Amino acid sequence: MPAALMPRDEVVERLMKVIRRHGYDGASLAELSKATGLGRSSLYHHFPDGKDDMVRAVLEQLEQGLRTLIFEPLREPRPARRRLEQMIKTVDAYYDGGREACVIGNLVLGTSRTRFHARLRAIFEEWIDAVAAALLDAGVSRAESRALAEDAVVRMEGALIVAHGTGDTAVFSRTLKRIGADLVAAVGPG
Amino acid sequence: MPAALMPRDEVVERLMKVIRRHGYDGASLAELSKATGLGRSSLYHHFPDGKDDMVRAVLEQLEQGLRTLIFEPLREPRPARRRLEQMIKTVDAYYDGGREACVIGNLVLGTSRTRFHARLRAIFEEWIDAVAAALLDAGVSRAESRALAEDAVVRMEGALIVAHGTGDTAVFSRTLKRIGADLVAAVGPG
DNA sequence: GTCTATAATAGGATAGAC
DNA sequence: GTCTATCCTATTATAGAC
Repeated sequence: MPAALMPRDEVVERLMKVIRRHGYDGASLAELSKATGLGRSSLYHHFPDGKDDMVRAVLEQLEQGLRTLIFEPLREPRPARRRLEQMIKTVDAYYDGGREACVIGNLVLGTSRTRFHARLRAIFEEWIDAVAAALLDAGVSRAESRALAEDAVVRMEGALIVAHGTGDTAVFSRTLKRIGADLVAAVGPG
Repeated sequence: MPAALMPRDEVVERLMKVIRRHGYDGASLAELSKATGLGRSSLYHHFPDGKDDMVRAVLEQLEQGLRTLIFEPLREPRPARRRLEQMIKTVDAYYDGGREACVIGNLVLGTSRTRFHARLRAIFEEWIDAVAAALLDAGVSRAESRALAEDAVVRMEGALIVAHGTGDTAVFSRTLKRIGADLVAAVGPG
């Protein structure tokens, strides 16, 4: 038998997919096992503390992915407007136009509500800070930057919920447009 | 033994409390039983199809409650501005300033994602329609009324998620303020 | 309409061979 | 590092007495 059939990243990616769809409480070991192709015991070998360890790995990888795809690009030396517009596009792709559920949302609700509080809080904060940084660069006041950034993140999360609740992914697209418009209005045509 | 120790409404209210906190997958019959004071068998007597029946009852009662508390007041013959401001206040109280989780959000995620689609969709639509109606009354165009109403609902849902994720209920208050400001700006001082 | 008792199953977790 | 086999607990659901 090979030492590792799959890189760890790929295993964690598949765990994420299940948690994203079924949530913490709904994600059974049976499904996590099926999705990764690893037996229960193998999963426990890699994640001794069971589901909690898996979720921690998922959150770490998610955070790393968001940093690369979204947070860091928001701080690149380009016009703020470009950076913000790119974030919108990346988010749209990341959630497949509103068809994919939100990992974070799933972990915030249900019985996992408080279990991963610290890391979830960190992710939200990083996201808000990164958006606010781009706004600040464009000369928007600190207070307004923070308010706009928080509002953007709030709207993205909410749009995913409403899109799923109504079965209408267009809600997500429309919301992203609104967010983009508000951010661009704040930074100006730069 | 008395025929009914508790009115059905009260039973359903307690079921709602559990589902709100634990979600569909996390709400076990043991807890639902404890919360209502009814044994498992009694629960099955009232809700033969188990948890699904309970959730259906919860959603019916939720919809009825929202109608009375929020949707109908939004259509009362008063200045639109007053109606919208009252909605904000009622929502703030209903979610206890962001401390209470959202029943709908919990049912939209996890394995119950698609199970109650129709009713969840109906609730979201009713809410958006009611807000849009108030805006229309104030002379806001149909398209803008719809967009603003959708955005308001999206933001409320999102704020509940972010407030729980960060542990910072102030996000909810700030978001409600933003929603109120945008709605009032659209209808004017009337 | 409620209860106790019980069935049947799914879930999480571990032991030990390979 | 992975597997098969197993254990234990929690969970859903039902039967039948009162």
